Amino acid sequence: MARSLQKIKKEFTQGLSQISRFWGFPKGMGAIFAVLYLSPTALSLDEIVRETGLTKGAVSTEIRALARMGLVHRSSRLGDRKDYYEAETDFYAAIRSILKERQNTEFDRAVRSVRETLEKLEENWVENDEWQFVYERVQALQEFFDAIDSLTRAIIRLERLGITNVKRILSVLK
Amino acid sequence: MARSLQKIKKEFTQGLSQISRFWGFPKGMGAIFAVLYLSPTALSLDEIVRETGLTKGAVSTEIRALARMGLVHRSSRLGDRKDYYEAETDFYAAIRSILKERQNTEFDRAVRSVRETLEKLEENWVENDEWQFVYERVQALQEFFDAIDSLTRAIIRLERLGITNVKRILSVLK
DNA sequence: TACTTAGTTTAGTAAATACTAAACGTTCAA
DNA sequence: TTGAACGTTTAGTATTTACTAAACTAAGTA
Repeated sequence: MARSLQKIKKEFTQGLSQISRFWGFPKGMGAIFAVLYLSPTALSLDEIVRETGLTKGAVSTEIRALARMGLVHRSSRLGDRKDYYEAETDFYAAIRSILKERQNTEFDRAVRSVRETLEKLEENWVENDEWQFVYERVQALQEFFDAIDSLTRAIIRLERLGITNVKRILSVLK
Repeated sequence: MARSLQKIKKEFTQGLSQISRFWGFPKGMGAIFAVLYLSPTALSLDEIVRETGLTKGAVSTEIRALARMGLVHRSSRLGDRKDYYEAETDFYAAIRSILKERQNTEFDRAVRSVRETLEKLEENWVENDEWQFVYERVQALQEFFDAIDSLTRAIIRLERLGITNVKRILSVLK
């Protein structure tokens, strides 16, 4: 007899939860996304609560994070106070918006601190070997971060990342 | 009067700790790397303990993880039982080995679970709209993961990623 | 107006993770 | 063969993070 769709869905959801955790997001987030991703219709918050087994509070906060990252979209219907959510299906678009979101957070702050180190070294310059050595190392790291930064910016700038662009990158890397 | 190098180093170390945490690694890891990265000479475990303020146990386990990722290198000297560690300075090489390392861990397992979902759907095929819908969605995700996978594999295959290749990618993305 | 139904916030708990302290196993040296 | 110097492992603690339960706010309805 055919394995029930319900069961397969559940297994898929668990897989996405794992992936979510792997990327440093709560596993509940992965579960919420999975449920929405496999649903042909947009779901209300309570429906998501039912499907995932999480509480309203958790779903409420985590779905907001998902929306901020552009992985789900919220919509409302006329004459219905409920909000409805559906999954973004264009993953390339999602990557771009995740990058965008991350760009302006802790990461940027931390990277800036490396640049500040470099500036401090310049301002308080002392002519000796160790100072020179440290300066060169910090500078090299700075250059690396700058490269990563221009890469992410370039990706964000694209209207679509898409499989086509991935293929183009692949051909260059050959 | 010039700000002391010691203090600048400490600030830099804190910055890297933050970055480390951002990428989902323990902040101690970032600190250890920072200390090694700013040291002109290879350091022993106890020296790292002294510089970071962590305990021997923590440094021991975390530096092993760093070595596995190719971010630090361990070496030993003749007639000296201590191990010495130094930072990898080629970040592109480091990225490659981090990708390599990650490739064979939880992530791969999780991604495989998506493929398994797809197979289960095929094996137990039932002709109805929802089944069809779910199948298409899971398939789309699978294709996306495959694209990401070939990207990382391509990067791993390169002898050097380097700034040159980054620039080539950038030019394609224009 | 009070009552429902929705989503959010908050205070507290559970679970996961990073870390410490100390015991342990090895290796070398006296 | 005992002891010291290293690095590792382990058991327990502290910190962080994810989540629950329940109070709360807002908006529509009777």
